[in-house]
This record gives sequence, structure tokens and C-alpha cells, in this order.
Amino acid sequence: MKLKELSELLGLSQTTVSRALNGYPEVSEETRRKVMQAAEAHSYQPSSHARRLATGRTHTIGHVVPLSSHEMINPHFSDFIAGAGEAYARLGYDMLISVVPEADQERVYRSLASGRKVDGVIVHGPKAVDPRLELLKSLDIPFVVHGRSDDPPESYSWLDVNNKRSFVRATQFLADLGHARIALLNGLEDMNFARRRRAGFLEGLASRNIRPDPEIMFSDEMIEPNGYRRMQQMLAMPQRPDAVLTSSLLLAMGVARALQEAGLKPGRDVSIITHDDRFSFLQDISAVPMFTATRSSIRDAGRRCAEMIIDLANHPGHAPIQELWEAELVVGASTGPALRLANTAKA
Amino acid sequence: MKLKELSELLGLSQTTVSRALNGYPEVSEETRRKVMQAAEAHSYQPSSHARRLATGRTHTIGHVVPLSSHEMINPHFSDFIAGAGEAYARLGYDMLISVVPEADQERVYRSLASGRKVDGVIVHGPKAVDPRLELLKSLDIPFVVHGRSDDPPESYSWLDVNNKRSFVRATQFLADLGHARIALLNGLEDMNFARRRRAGFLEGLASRNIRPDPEIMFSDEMIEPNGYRRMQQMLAMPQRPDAVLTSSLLLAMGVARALQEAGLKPGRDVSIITHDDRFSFLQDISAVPMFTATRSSIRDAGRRCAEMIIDLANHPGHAPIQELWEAELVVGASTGPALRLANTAKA
DNA sequence: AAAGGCTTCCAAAGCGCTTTGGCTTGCCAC
DNA sequence: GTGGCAAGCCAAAGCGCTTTGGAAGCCTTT
Repeated sequence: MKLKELSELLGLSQTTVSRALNGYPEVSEETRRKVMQAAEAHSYQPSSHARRLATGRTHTIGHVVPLSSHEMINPHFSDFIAGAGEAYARLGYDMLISVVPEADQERVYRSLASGRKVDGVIVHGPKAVDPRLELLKSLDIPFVVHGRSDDPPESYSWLDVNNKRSFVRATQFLADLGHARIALLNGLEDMNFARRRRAGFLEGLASRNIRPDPEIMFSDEMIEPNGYRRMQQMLAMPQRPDAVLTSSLLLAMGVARALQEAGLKPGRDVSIITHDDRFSFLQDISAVPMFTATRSSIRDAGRRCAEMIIDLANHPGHAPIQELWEAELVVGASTGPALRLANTAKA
Repeated sequence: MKLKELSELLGLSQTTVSRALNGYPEVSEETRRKVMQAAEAHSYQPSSHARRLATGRTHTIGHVVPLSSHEMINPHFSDFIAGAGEAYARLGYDMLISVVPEADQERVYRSLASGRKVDGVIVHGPKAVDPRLELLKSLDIPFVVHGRSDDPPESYSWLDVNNKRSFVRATQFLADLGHARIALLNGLEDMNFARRRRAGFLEGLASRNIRPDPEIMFSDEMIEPNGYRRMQQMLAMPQRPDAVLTSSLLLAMGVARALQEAGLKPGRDVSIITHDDRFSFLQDISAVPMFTATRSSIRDAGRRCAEMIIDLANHPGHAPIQELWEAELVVGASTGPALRLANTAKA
């Protein structure tokens, strides 16, 4: 069923039918009702391509998802997309996803922009210094960054967690429990969020007069095996850490596994605190969470980013939107006071 | 830069320029070369919408990703999409993703079909009996199922792992190590794959003359906390299992965590074998894999499904394609012979 | 009664491509 | 010298919508 057929069926012009369906005022309520009914009855759906060609609007948002250097897809991705997808469904938008190796990104952005395939894009995984932002500004296409780069924050739209403050708090929390030898298992530090977390960690240590030890500060892809490997490595050190701060629940799980394999108990022998993106596949269903964590739902972030980009796409010339979310500190079973015995024995 | 401008610039008609760019033969090589050069120089890219309107082909594949009953997004998703995305990028296709609650699926499929937004769709997470297949057949839109339903297998296109055989082998492997009390932690058994695995498990037990015990057969969402919870539950039983077969690495990790917390060692005290979809965020980087597993890369599956659907979209009337992949049995550290001591003591 | 202003509708011109049908031109065979 | 054929090109007609610029009809005002 196409517009022409529908209009002939109704004995009206295409113009009137189109207007009636799209809610224009210059149509009598009487006619509009008839048109709506007929459209419903014949389950008329306008061809999206024809409409796009005529209006120039695509009602589609692009997500360019970079593969990491190891060709890995970020596990954050699925929950973020789930949240964004929910917003798109609600607001009548489509989601176009390109999964591309780092190197191909520029090409893809250019193609999205020049082919006018999308009304806006979401930028995933911003680097500390990220050339994509300049590129997108120059392509003159609305975009929202999930995270931040080092560009002037007011010059573009973004939604980010206050990574620095989270890690300051987490570090202080550990220090205040009496831990003095605190390890950091961070994400790859070419990522902006990882830099901010590192800065927070260092600031937290400094505020409690603890000297950082580069020997127990790591920067890896945030997957479980890396948590395991790094903790094993640290357990073999002459002086092992008494607390670990990790950037992801997956790393924390790896750490816990290494500890348990060594007969050590998280929260008693070694404290673990982690950032928790609330992955749905790791959702904590127990009364006391397994890990003490700074929590912030990445799914909510996806939802909000989607709303933001749609807003921007609908209002060209709109000023950039920024949102900084505070993570919630949730105390779980993986942290506890430093072992006094060991400390006094040493003293 | 639009076609009209480019053609005027070259002093050629739009027809000729279009033909030159799209590789039609009725253009001299000389002209084609000139056209190509000019297009390159002015980075001309045809408007996808105009092209779609004119040709009716969208060069887009739709993925309708259902949220589980708990609104959860399947962690399989991201790796599958990564694989598919790679194929799409290679073959010049776009990927349109809708994340929708179970109940909204039909509406979305209808809208994709009637709006002619995609050339074909991938069906995710087929149920044992899945009405979506009939719907798609009736909508007359090419589709490929990742997995199978109970529909006659030759009536549609699918790519599946031989779940039944995998679980027969895994069960026999455990039995042959001397384990007699084997638990099953399966996925939700309204899913087709879970039914087949259960059938394989039962067949494996039967082939070794072991009677199944419903008390230690579970069907849950395949997330880590469920593995943990179920294993804890089983450890509290008067006669705990001496081996566990799980449907996902996430479940297996939960099981291992419960064991270690109870002071038991996987592979010594209790054997674990799992199906492993090779999630990139759990990729095993150690020499001896942590878990004995039946392995099959879900990312490869995504890649192949994408190729299949494009094939079907390009050749209307093509006979359905089916592929059944065999999983690879990889022996890791989580399995070992049943404890003879305990056995003889009992005898 | 003429002028002006609403309301409600419509014909036709795009949007930027592809594709149909046809028109030249040059070459060869007869 | 004419007919036939291929090679190479083009004008124009879509594809299915939206939107511009009226126009018709009716009511109110002067």
C-alpha cells in the first residue's frame, strides 16, 4: 500500500493524506479521522526511503563501535546498546551500527556523513586525545560522546561518569580501612576514562599521604584473565598489596579468582574495590554485593546518550549538552579492615 | 556533491556517470576512468536514500535482538555482532539493530518488512517453538536464524552448533573419567538450544547407564551469579555432584567461585565442563585453558550468518541454507578423574 | 455588491538516484 | 551507396514521499 493508492481510495489528494497523517493543521478533523482509519485498516506504512529522500531526515542514529587493538569488542557495548535501543524504540528512531577496526573509523564517519545515512552519531570509547571529535565537528554532524576527551568540555556534547572523583573516593575508602599498599588495575591508559581514574587514584593516595608504587599499577584490557594474571603476578612479589582497586568488574573477578586459588579471601586477606558498570550478565543478585564498588549503570548511560543525540538532531544549532554523573559507592563483601595482626607484627 | 553536479562537471549525462560508477559495460574504458577519477577527486558519494528509492535495495540487514524476560540483553550479543559487523563492513552492508522486549518483536518485524527498511533479517535466540519463523515466511522477507527452532529444518535458513552432540560428548567425557553424579546447569529451556543440550545430556548419561537426577538439573538465565547460586545449593545437598556440565562459561565461572569459596578445587574435587562461546571478554590466554569445554566461536557464527543473509538477499528464490557446526572439545584444568578414594571407601 | 480573509483542499515540483528506450556515430558487408 | 550492427552516449521517466504555491468555497466586513 502506497500513498497514491491510499489517496485514490479515499478520493483525496496525496497532499491531504500526507498532511493528515503527519499532523498538519490545514486538514479538517473529519478528514483526518477518515484518513487515519483508512491508513490503519490497510496498515499503510510510508516508505522510509522516500520520506528520507524528501525530507532529508533519516530518523536514524549511527554508532561507530571501534574494535580494540586486539580486535576485541568491548563488553560494555551490549548493555549500552540495550539502553540506547530502548530510547530509540520509544522515540521512533533506528540504530545503525558499524563495528570497525580502529584504523577504519575515519572512513566510516565520513561515509555516514556524506551519505547522509544518519541524523547523528554516538562516539564510543574516546581516547585521551581523540581526533574523531575534530573530524565530526568539521563534518558538521551532530554527535554525543560517551565519555570525554581532552578537548575543551564545553565545545561538544558528552555524558560521562565522574571517573576521577569515583577513584578518589574508592582510594580513600581503602586507605581509611587501614590499607597502605594499594594496587591499581586500570584499563588501557590511552583511553580518557582510564587517565582520569589514574589521576583520581593518585590524588586519593596523596590525600592520605601514601606514596604510589608504579610496580603495582597496571594498565590492561579490562577482561577477566588480565585481572587473574596481574594478581598472580603481585602475589609473587616480596611485598604483596593488601588492597586492589580495579577499573572493571571483570578485572575484579579475575583478581578474586587468583586470590582464592592462593587460599586468600577477598575482603579479609586482600580488599578489592572496583568500578561497576552494572553489566546485566554480572548483575549481583545477592543481598550483600560480592564486590565493594563505585557503581554507575552503563545501560542508563546508553539510554540518556540516545535521548541527547535525538534532541540535538531535532534542534540544529542547539548548544552542546554535557552531563557528568556521580557514581554510587556501594559497600560489599570484598573490603575489610587491614589486618592489624600483620601490621603490628611488622611494627 | 551530487550526481548532477558531477555529470555537468564532466560534460556527460547523469546516465553515463551513473553507469560508469556502477560498472555497467556500455561505457568506454576511457570515460569510465575519467569518471572514476573525478568522483574520487570530489569524494562523490551517492545518496543512499535516493539509491534505495530507485533500486528498492537497501543494502541493510536488520537484527532484532530480544530482551529476555528479565529485560536482560544476552552477553552473546556483542561478540555475534562484532563478527557480523565485520562481514557487513567487508561486503558494503549496513546493520540495523532493534533491541526490543519479547512482546514487541512481531510489530518490529512487520515494520521492518512493510517499511522496506532492510533486505533481510537475522533472528536471534530462537525458542523451541518459535512463531517468528512463520511470521517472517509470511512477510516474505529473507531471514537467517542463529540457532534452530522445531520447524522442519529444511524449510528455512539457519546456522547452528550441534548442541546435542556436544553435550553427549561432554557428558560421556565426564562419565568416562569415572563421574557418576553429574549436574546440569542449562540455559532457559524454552530456548531451542537448551532443549537440545538437555537431550544430549540425557543421551550421554543413558549411554553410560547413569540415571539422571532431576534434583541436580537446572535451567536458568546464563549469568555468573546463577552458576554460583546453583552450586552453593548443590553443595548443601547430602550427596553433592562430583561433576557439573554447564551451558555457558559465565555459569561455569559462578560454579568455580562457589567451589573455591567452599575450599574445593575444580578439576580435583569437582569436575566442570562447559560450553564455551569464546566471548572475547573471557578469552582464555593461559597455556592450559581454565575450563574443559566444548568450544564454538559465536563471533565466527555472526560472521557466517551475515554472509548467508547477504547471499539470500542477493539471490531471491535461493534455496534455504543450513549449516551445522561441530563444537571442538578442549580439555582444560577443570576436569579430572573421579576421586578413587571416595569411591572405594563407599564400595 | 465588492473586497478581504479563513478553511480546506489540490496539482505539480522537487528530493537524488537508476533505468528504460532511443539516438548517434562509425564500421563492415553486400 | 545502402543496410545492419555494435559501441557509446543521452533525455526523460520513474521510485514514493513532502512541500510549495495556489485555488475554490464560504463567511465576514465595508
